[in-house]
Amino acid sequence: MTDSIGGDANNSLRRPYNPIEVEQKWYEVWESEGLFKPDTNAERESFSISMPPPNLTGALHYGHAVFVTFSDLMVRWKRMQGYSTLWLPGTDHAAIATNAVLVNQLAKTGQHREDLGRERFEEMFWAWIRESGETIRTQLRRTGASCDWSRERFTMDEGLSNAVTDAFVRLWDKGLIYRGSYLVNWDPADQTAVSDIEVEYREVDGYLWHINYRLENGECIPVATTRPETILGDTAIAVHPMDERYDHLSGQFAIVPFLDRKIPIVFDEYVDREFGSGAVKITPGHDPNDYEMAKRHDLEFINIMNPDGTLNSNAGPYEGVDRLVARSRIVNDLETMGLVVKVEQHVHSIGHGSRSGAVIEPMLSDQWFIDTKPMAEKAAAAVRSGLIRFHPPRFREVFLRWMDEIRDWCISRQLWVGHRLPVWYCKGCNATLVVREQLELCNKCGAIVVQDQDVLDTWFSSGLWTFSTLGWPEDTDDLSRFHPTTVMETGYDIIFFWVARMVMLSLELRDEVPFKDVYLNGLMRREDGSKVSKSNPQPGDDPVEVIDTHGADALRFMIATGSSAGNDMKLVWQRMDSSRNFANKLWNASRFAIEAIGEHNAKTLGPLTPMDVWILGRCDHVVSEVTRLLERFQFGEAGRLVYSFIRDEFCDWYIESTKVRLQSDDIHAASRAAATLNEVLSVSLRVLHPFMPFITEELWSHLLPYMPKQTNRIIVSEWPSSKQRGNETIVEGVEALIEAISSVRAARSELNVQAGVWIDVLIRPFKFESIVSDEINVIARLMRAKSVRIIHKESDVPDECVSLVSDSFEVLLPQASMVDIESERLRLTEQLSMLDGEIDHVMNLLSNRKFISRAPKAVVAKERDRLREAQERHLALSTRLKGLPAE
RNA sequence: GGGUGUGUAGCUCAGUUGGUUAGAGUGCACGGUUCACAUCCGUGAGGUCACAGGUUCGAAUCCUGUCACACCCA
Repeated sequence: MTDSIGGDANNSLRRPYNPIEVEQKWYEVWESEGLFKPDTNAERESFSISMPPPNLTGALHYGHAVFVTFSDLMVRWKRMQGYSTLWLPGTDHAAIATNAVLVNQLAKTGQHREDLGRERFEEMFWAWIRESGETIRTQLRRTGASCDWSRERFTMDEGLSNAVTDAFVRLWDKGLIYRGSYLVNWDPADQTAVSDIEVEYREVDGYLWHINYRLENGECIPVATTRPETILGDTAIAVHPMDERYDHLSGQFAIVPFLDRKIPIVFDEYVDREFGSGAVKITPGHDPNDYEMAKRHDLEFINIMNPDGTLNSNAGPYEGVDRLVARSRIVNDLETMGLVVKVEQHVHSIGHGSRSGAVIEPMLSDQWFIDTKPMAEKAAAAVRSGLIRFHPPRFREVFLRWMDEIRDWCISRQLWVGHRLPVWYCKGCNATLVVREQLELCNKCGAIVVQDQDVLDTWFSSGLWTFSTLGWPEDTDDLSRFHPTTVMETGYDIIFFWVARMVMLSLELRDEVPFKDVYLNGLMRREDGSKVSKSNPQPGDDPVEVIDTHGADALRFMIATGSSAGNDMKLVWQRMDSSRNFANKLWNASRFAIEAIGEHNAKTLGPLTPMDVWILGRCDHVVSEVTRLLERFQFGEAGRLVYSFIRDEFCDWYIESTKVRLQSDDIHAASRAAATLNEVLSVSLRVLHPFMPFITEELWSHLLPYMPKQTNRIIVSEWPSSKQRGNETIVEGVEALIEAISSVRAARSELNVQAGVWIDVLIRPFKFESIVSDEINVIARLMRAKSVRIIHKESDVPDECVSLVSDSFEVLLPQASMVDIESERLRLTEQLSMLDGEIDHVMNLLSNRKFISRAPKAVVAKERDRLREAQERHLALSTRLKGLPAE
């Protein structure tokens, strides 16, 4: 046993495969040799992917390995196909999330952001960005991402910030951005407005309180509410106009408890007469439905809340109390006052901040919005006309439905990190100035201006990502070469947040789609099914831990082959082990092959044996199938195909078969076997490379001396194409042989023939006789037979033997010592009854006129063949049964 | 309330134009120090493809309904 080849310690193939050294080494080589950079030779068609920029909120988890796996798979494949391939990496400042990280850091030392001031807070932000960025870049390198780091971008670097400003001004000039006081989703924890889609609704157990409101005329009217604290902001009571119970209240006023404010009774068809008492309190400042109703009835809007969620001076006696604390105190106080009519358990849906988890409060606030309707129409049209295709296609409908029901996008955030709005207010003439440059003086009256304090929603800047990263708004070469990008690869969970916004903004600002195909991957879950997320990190989420123990190749292969498009997957360790074992298997098979190739210096394919023709034909078939599957975004199927080819055909059968020739005295035969090994290994490594980049590059380097025409790095080698070397008869014949050998092995196992016992075998071929005779030594070895003889006549069949009948051969094991007549009789009888079943089944089918007339001819012919073959086998087996000695 | 997805071997999952006897990995059983590999090799057991109807010569696959679970939107 040798642990190395070629006698060169630096060129050794140690076992077992150790991914850590190999992976680290090759990433550095690829990067330093500039192999991730696109070849911008003008002749070449381009292929580009924008990396979904990870949030700089610390570290990646192994869920992020999913986008790396699929993006890198496409990128490496296309690069090998000769495209000018760009995978542009970058990171995202994720304002709300990084803000929360920093606020938490400060909180540990008992500080608030106000203690630092905006400027020092921003310094802290940049320090964090550098640190987190480094962590994430390292993690991406460890997963093997072949992205062009020389083009790396960050959403807040200078160029992208300019793009944000430019986009804002353009949209403003087009009248697509407006500012106003509206009811927005307020996150009291982060103290900022958030957009509609950043609110997650969850069912929460609560109560429905029925509370009596006094009327001026002394009557009482009960109303139901789940949020009693909003009583303080009530500006009306509403009833349905057709509700006879309340007809007489027209023109009446109710009195708000605690505050003694007089509020009108209004009549509105929106009120549900069946709910509660049929009368509802109206709080326009803190409820979206009430807000709409208040506009119809011209009611007062009262804001009772501070930005931090405590109640303000409009709340009278409850000023300064947090709204959730105020709720229970108000309920207590109302009970004391005898105003609580009844309390019911009530499950209702409450909005929570998707980042903070805090209960979101609808609140009146001055914010900036994008008028999304016109943009959404264009986006939907682009998808409907097929300019953008979704994979899997069902997400197309999800996308369109959202576009059709789109609501305006609140883009301002009250944070200290992020892009400041390019908006200035003049202290002199009160003008609102929206301009690209930094202003100090009003360009209308010359007075001092102040910039708007708000920053933009991070998704606004990431919405520009596909083109801002390529230099927009400048007219750069990269932009014209690589935009629209070819594919967008990301998780289905951000189809609205990101994919939709990119489509809208690209169409609006560039008048072209941002990408042509969208591949949406499922999410990675922990083994227990829980979602891996940054907001709920758990030990073991780090992809580097997985990579350290199993290798990035194994992780990637598990991801690529372990699920199907758009479906979630779990990180199951057994599957990780299996992928690691596959890498090890390939490693060892390659060690064997490369050693043989080196020994015989096998470079050119010689005259081929049937086994050679078979494996080359299978290899060619796999190449064309894998290519076809990749073109259809069927990555998992493609990976599984490569796996089964390498493992079940190349390793289990072809390599085993070559041992006969390699160990024989015929140096020409050995050399020809080695040459075929060389060819098949070379192709296998290349089709596997996009899935397992590291190990294939390492093995390629060892095979390189024997491949005079190949590039020295597999990453830039040529994607193989099918050479159609399979001869149909030979491929079929070898497959029949494999089946026959398997049946002998099964019989040996069934008959408890020890592995060390070499048996005698007779083969009576119905067809493929020349293949049998060409491969007779291989057959003998794989059957563990000391002799294999071809016979033709029934009279050559020994009296006592085990008979194994397939469509192509009868294999006879005459070694009387291992044959138990009775068990053989039983075995043959069982097989015959199974065949009877099959023959019945097929005969039924073939006697069905409708089948004959309606099924495709090929299917009918296939069934006829099947019947004939089954009958032949039946004949052979029953002959054998009759020939057995009587009891 | 509306929508989407999932339900296939003990477990984790494949199965894209409907076509032999439904596959893989893992686990399990049995046998192996076969000169690439014990991260291995050989053999085997294990499934009414959630359920009920329908279309079809033929359904895991298409249609309808039911149940369970997950997610999205309101």
